[in-house]
Amino acid sequence: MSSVSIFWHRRDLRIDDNRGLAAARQSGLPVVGFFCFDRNILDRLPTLDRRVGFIHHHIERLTEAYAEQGGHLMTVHARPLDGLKAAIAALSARGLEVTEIHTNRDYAPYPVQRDAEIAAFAAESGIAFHLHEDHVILPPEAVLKDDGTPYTVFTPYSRKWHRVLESFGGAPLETVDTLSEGSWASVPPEALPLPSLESMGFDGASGDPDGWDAFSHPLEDGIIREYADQRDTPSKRGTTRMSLHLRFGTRSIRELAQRGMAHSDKWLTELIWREFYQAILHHFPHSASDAFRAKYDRIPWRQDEEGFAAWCEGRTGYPLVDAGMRELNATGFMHNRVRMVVASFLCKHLLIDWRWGERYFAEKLLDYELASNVGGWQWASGSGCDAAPYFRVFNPESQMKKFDPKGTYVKHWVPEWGSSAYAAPVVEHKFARQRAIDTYKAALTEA
DNA sequence: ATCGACTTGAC
DNA sequence: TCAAGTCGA
Repeated sequence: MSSVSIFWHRRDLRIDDNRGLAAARQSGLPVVGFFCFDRNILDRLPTLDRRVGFIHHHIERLTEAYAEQGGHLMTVHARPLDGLKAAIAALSARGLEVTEIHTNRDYAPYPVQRDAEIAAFAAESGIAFHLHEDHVILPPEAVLKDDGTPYTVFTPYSRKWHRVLESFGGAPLETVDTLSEGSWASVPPEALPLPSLESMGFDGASGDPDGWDAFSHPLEDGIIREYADQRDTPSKRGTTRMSLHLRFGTRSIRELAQRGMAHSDKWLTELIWREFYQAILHHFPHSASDAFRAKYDRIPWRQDEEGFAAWCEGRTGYPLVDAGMRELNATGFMHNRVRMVVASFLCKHLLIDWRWGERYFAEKLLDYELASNVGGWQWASGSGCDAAPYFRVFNPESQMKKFDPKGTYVKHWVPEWGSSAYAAPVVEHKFARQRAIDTYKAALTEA
């Protein structure tokens, strides 16, 4: 038996500038790649699921990339621990003993729990299990207040983020050359080959690249430079649409952060928001399901199934809200300006629990990320850290006047807007605004 | 401990 | 102008 090292891809579906993969190769053992379609997650999904299709598409490309380099990526469809054991057994059958497992760290609750289980298994099997930082520039415990506790307000967090980066001499921004050192284990391609979508119970159409067209344009420097000016215009491709790539690691955060530094402070700040929310969720895991500010869980949310259905289906009678929801339903994407508008509408105008909205976004958004999604929803509902104050109720009409004055975006998604076929408003703005403020105020000032 | 500061507004 | 409240140094 000769020793090999497994590198396990999870949400880092690329070879280039992959810190964990580089570390695995630098550790001296030959490396074999591994990916697990996690049944803990997949078993609950519908048969047509574009996120699974996106992952599958990129695993296919990753498999090819490994093969081109003379390596191999093993892929399983299993629960993670079972899948890992299967990989170890498959290698053992070929005379290869796994003595190290490397992977990139994920900071969210389920991945942390999963990795704890893997770490325990590795420890009892005499396998070294190494977690690397790859997914953010600065991990949650790197940016803390001077007293060692986490930030809950963005601006001071962001200032500290820059100072910490400086203190490392900018090293966390440096890309790594994954292939310069090390070697691949000699594993034949028939060892745990990529299963088809169908064999995993998914509709093959899930893997159609047209399904994630909203995220497929190239990232030119011009888009980053114009980001600050263009980002609030939903009818344009004024945002970079990197969210899906950051979610699954098909682009490296270091490449993007460097380009942010070079071309747009405003955009870089958005990348720092992403790290802020990852840190918040990591330090306050309860915030995934409870209001970050506990008082806000006293708000008597309306159990309005009908209003919720109208919101989901884009027939609230508020054109910008309906356009956003229809864009979401049709493409798995929604422009961020519009995300704020629809979220505010659900929580304030309809007084529906932000968790309902969070869950719906989780179901529909291709770029769904727990930390950012919960952070965004708690911001909109007022319950989060650094959130919009409760008395700030977005006016969907004014938002449209400001950000889609010609109705270009609205007309695209709501063609019947302006005709008699268009829905009447589910609730009147002035009434809903006052109801929200009164309800919030009463709940928050209760003894 | 005091005090300035606090993502994305609306009326 | 208005609208609380609390975070962080």
